[in-house]
Formats: sequence, structure tokens, C-alpha cells
Amino acid sequence: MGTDFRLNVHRAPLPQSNCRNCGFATWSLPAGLSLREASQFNDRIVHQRLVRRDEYLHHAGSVLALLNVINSGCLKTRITNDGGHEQIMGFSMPGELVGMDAIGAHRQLSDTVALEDSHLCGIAYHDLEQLTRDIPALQHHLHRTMGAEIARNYGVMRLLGTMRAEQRISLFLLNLSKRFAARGYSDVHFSLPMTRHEIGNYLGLSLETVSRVFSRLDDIQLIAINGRDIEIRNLTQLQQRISNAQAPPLPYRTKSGTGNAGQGHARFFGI
Amino acid sequence: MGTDFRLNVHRAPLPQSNCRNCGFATWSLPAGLSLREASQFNDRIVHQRLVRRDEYLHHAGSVLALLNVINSGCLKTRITNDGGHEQIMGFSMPGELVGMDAIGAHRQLSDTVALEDSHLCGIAYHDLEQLTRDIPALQHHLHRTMGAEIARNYGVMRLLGTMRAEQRISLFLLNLSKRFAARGYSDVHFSLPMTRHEIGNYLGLSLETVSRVFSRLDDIQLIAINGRDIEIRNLTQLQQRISNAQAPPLPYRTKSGTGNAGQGHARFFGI
DNA sequence: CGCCCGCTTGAGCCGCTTCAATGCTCGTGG
DNA sequence: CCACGAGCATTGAAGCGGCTCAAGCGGGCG
Repeated sequence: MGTDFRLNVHRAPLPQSNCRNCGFATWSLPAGLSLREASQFNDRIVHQRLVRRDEYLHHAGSVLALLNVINSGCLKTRITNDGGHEQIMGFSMPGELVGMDAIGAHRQLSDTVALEDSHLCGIAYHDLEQLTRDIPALQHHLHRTMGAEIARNYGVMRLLGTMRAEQRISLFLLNLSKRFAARGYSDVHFSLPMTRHEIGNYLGLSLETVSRVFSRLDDIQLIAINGRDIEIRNLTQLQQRISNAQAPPLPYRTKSGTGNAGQGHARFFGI
Repeated sequence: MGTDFRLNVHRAPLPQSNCRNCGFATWSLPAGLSLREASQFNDRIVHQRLVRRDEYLHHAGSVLALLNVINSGCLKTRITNDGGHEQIMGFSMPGELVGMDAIGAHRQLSDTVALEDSHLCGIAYHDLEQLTRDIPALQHHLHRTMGAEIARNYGVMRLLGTMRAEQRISLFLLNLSKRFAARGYSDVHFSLPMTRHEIGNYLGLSLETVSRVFSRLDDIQLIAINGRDIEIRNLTQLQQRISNAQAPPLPYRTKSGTGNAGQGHARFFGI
């Protein structure tokens, strides 16, 4: 129970550098760099920084210095407005690039905070820009990464703009599932690195709604949840629920149960 | 209506350069290119394509060929999910780059449709990538532009995640105001290029809510609106309303008016 | 002219938030 | 060792903000 991201041991100790499991190795893998290029790239990387739980990787407003990649751990990216109201823009996992929101104005737009002790590697943005000029494959990959971030944003915007609470949460869970799977972990059984409050904030919902939807999804056997520990018991049905905009929303458990979820075979079994 | 893919006639034999008001000139201005670089860049630009109202610049799923810049007109970028439900991701105005969402996967994520007859110039993404290697200032500027898009996305996510209807619409109007001003038009008097339905879709609201909020903002003299024609009568107060999360929502006009907007000096003058 | 589309406005409803109470777990210190 | 408090999670009850459904209006265009 609790957070138990472990050090990433699923990646082979590539002879990439002195830094074992350097997240940049993962990140740059799809770029297909030559050995020479990889070493050139590697020379500029600042290896291993530890950011402890609740500590900041950087604050909103700070000047863009390094782009970071996560080696292990998990971070959240968050914006706080004048009124002190927060909005979490995303959660980052190992192998993902952090800090791209600063590229536009050369200042961080957002606070980035570790959800658990996290190791990162960094590269000076200036260096990276220079490298990309010498290494077309790297340039292309950086563009792809930034493009992918834009694509991710579009997904969140669609989620926030059109989806009901249940769909948002189902989509969120499936997204986590995929990302865990991509890192060699189980796609159906994992531990949530963030609180209900953080999930709700990210999804534009109150923490109570998150909790309630989890409970309902548990009731209808799509998931089994216990605190942070979650098991997805029916991936495909969970997926189906996302596009089902017309599907009646989950019946919240009330004194007098008011019918089932309308999915036919997905109904209450308990009281 | 219906699909109206047209032949790609944008490589029309228009005079390849000396395109008056080429949007790329505007776009690349901040890059500070030398004359030589500017001409090098200009050589690759495909000048002048016309996209008529309701026609597509490109469809979701199509392969990334050109990045476009708007010379004149206005476009919307939109995603349609499996269920046929749409979400507008943004509106684009002259001088803005269109199509960056395709850079991640080399396919357009979104449909891009003209709100009015629009002229565009394009550059093959491949060419642009190549150019940026030779022209550091251009590379830097492309990165900035993509970073700015990410920043814009964050703004929309915050809007959709945390703001009330009135705040969303106020922010939307102020955003339009700034963009018109930046193009030499009045920042307080302009014509909305899109329908209520499109505004609502973009902001995660129903068209009725958009219409109602417009009416209420009109009632309290912050704006004067008549169809698409809008005048902002108090920019600063409109701005203040955005951060005021606690401000009671607009009192919808009902048979028995139920008090004022709580802003103190922003109250009804009518019945 | 008549139709369709965009816009406004009303009325009622519902999904989610808010407020509130309770339980659980874990870390800290007596 | 256990008492205690803080933070997280669950659940209930009530209210409300925005959606849906519905009707009517005006203007542009075939």
C-alpha cells in the first residue's frame, strides 16, 4: 500500500553512460541515434538529480535552464493562478520529458513537484538546441516529442470539454494502465501515485466525485480499488464506457438503489 | 456539408514569392532572420492557397505535409470522437501557424475548417525541418512557436478545469480582444468570427449558456452585443471577473430578479 | 416569399459540488 | 507501547450551475 514505484530495473544497463537507467536513453531510443551521436548527446547530459517527495523540480516563473527526463519516480505539473486556485496539467512518468512548457517563453509556466522521491537527468536547453542542429535525428525526435505533448494536451482538452465524470476517470485509468504497461509493469494492477484530490484537480472534478466514481466502478466489478491500490478487472468494458456518451451515468449508491447502470450485464450484486 | 475533399490545388502556379501579406513574414518576424536567411526561407514557401468558408484545410488522419500560416481569414481546429461528438481545440487568426498537432505522429489529429474565406501560405514540414538546421534563429523560433502552443493549451486546460461559465467567456473575449489588437484592429469593438455553438463547444459550454452569459454581460454594461457584433465597454472590469472565482455567478434574468452580481459597483440598472 | 439557420429566452432537471461527519493509516512523541 | 493528530479516503445530504428541451424571433438566401 502507499506509493511503491520502484527503481526502474526493467531497462538493461545500456553502456550509455555512467548514469544507470538514464531516462534520456529511453527518451532518445526512438530517435535511432548512431553510437557516435548518442555519445555526443550523452556528453551534454547532467546526470542524476534527486527530487524528494513534495519538493520542487522547478517553480513557475523560473528561467528555463534544463529540460529534464525522469529516471524513476513520478511528478506533477501544476499551475496556480492569482486566486491561489490550482490546476494540475499532467503527471509525468519515467522516460518522459519535463519542462517543455517553458520553451515558448523561456520561463517555466508551471510548478513541477515530485509525487514521490524521483531521480532525473537534465540537459541545458541551449545545448539541446545546438545538438539538434548537428543531429537531424535528434532534432526530429525533439519535434516529435513536442508534437506529442501538443497531442496529449488535445486529449486533455477533449476530456475536460466533453466528458462526464465517469468517462474522465475511466480514460484516466486506461491512460495510466498503458503507461505502466509501456514501462514493463502490469497494466491491470498498480498503485496510484497521486491522491484523489490530485486526480480530481487534474480531471476537473472534486475529490469526492473521484472517490464516488471509484466506488461505483468497484461496485460493478470493473475495477477493484483499495486506497491507492487498484486492479482493473475488465479493461475492455472500461474502454467501452469512455465513448458511451449516452450511457446513463453511474447510479450513486443511495438508501433506495435506483436501478442499475444501464449497461445490461453491468449491475449491482450487493445490496 | 458532407465530405468535400478537394484536389490539392495549393501548389497553384501563383507567383512563387512576392506574396503580399504572406503570413510567414509575420510569423517569422520575431525570429530576426537576416535578409539572406529570409530569402532562403521564402524560397520554400508555397504561396497563397484559398480555403473557402466551411471548407477543410485538412482532415484528421491525413498525413502531415504542410504547416500553414494564415494570411487572412479565420479557422477552427476540431476533433471528432468515435461517437461523433466534437470538440473545438482552438481558433486561428492571421499570422498563426496551423497544423502543429500533426508533428507528433506525422498525421493530423484534427480537422481544420475555415470559418470564413481564408488565404494561407504553407511550407513542407520536411523543408522547414531542414531549414531550421541551417538557420538557428529559425529553429529557435519554431521551438518557441511550438512552446507557445503548449502554453496556450495549458491556458485552455486551466479554463476548462477550473473556471465558471462567466469566467470562461470573459477570458475568451479578452483573448480575442488581444489578438485583434495585435493585428491592428480595435481591441474593444469587433465581430465574432464564430457562432455561439462554436464558442460553447470550445469552452465546454452549451450554446444557450454562451448566449445567456452574453446577455448578462450586456445587462451589466460590460459589453454590448448584437449578434456577432460585440463591443467591450469595460475591459478592466471584464478582466477582474476572470480571477474572481468566488464572485457569485451571474444572476440569470428571471421573473423575480434575485439580487445583483455581488461586485459592488457592477449591478443592474434596468428592472 | 418562405425556409432554414443562428440566436435568445424560459422552465425544469440532473450531475456534480459543497458541506459535513466518520473511519483509516501512518508517523511522532510521551 | 500506545495515544494522538494529520492527512487521506469514503459516504451522505442538500443545493446549484449549467444542460436539455422547447418555443419564438429575425435575417439572409434560394
